[in-house]
Amino acid sequence: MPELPEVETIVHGLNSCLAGRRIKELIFLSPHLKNKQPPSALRPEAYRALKIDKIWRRGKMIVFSFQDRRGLLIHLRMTGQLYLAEPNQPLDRHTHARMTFLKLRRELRFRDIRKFGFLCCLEMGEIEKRLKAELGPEPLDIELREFLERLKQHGKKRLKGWLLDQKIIAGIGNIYSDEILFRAGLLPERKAGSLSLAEAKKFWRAMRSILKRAIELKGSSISDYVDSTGQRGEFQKQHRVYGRKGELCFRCRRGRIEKKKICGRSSFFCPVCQS
DNA sequence: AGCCCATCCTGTCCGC
DNA sequence: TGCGGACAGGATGGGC
Repeated sequence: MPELPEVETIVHGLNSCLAGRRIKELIFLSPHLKNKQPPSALRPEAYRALKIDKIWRRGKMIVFSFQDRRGLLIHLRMTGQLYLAEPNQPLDRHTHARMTFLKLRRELRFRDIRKFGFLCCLEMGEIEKRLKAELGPEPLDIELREFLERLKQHGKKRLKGWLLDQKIIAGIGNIYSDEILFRAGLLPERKAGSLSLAEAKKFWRAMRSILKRAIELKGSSISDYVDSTGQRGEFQKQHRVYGRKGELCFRCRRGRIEKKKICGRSSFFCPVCQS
């Protein structure tokens, strides 16, 4: 479900409400979360009375860091949600964990319809190790120079797959990859190594401006995405290609947006003004 | 090396 | 209205 801008929004909301708070209890509600814990995982009971230092994000991963170097590593994948609820709000069969706090009425819930996501109880050292091994640089931190290097290094990949590869750059998913490529005027099937310097610079700038704008607008609410406080994002109103199959291109006003499966994901692009 | 495909799940939507 | 199939914001692993 969520990509970098949505995860950023969720994390920001959670951090402002929960940083510095002490946990009362962390409770797993369904067996599937327990089954997803790696062998090195801590038990949920180990989090009782721990204080949350902060909640932050790396790529699409969400990290809770606690005192005593304990942590939680969370990935929402397609349908995961992390939100604050009133205790009397009903729990459905898709709610897999809840966390309660001292001196706070509301509780945190982890809900995930398709069960692709995970919430793992790990030592911080373990979490840092995994983030390092699994994720490339942040798209809003990477400098042009390194961006160019990575384009060359993975030059045989198509731009779509290049953007979606979390080891190359972390945090971009299907919606933002299409919106970035549209803004850059590049076709998703172009090879990463085929860009001129001017094209690559435009691509880098497009990535930054799309993600910054999406964060400002608190992400894209398509179907039912809401942030930790139940607020919808607004960036879906600025989508130029995603979900617009057959519609007229907003930029050239001649092409019709095409939809095609590329690198395993449906991709939207304008065949006239992307090349 | 990198693409395609199936897979992990459940819900929704579309065409008949 | 019911039913079957396609599809969904993610990621991985096998086969080619």
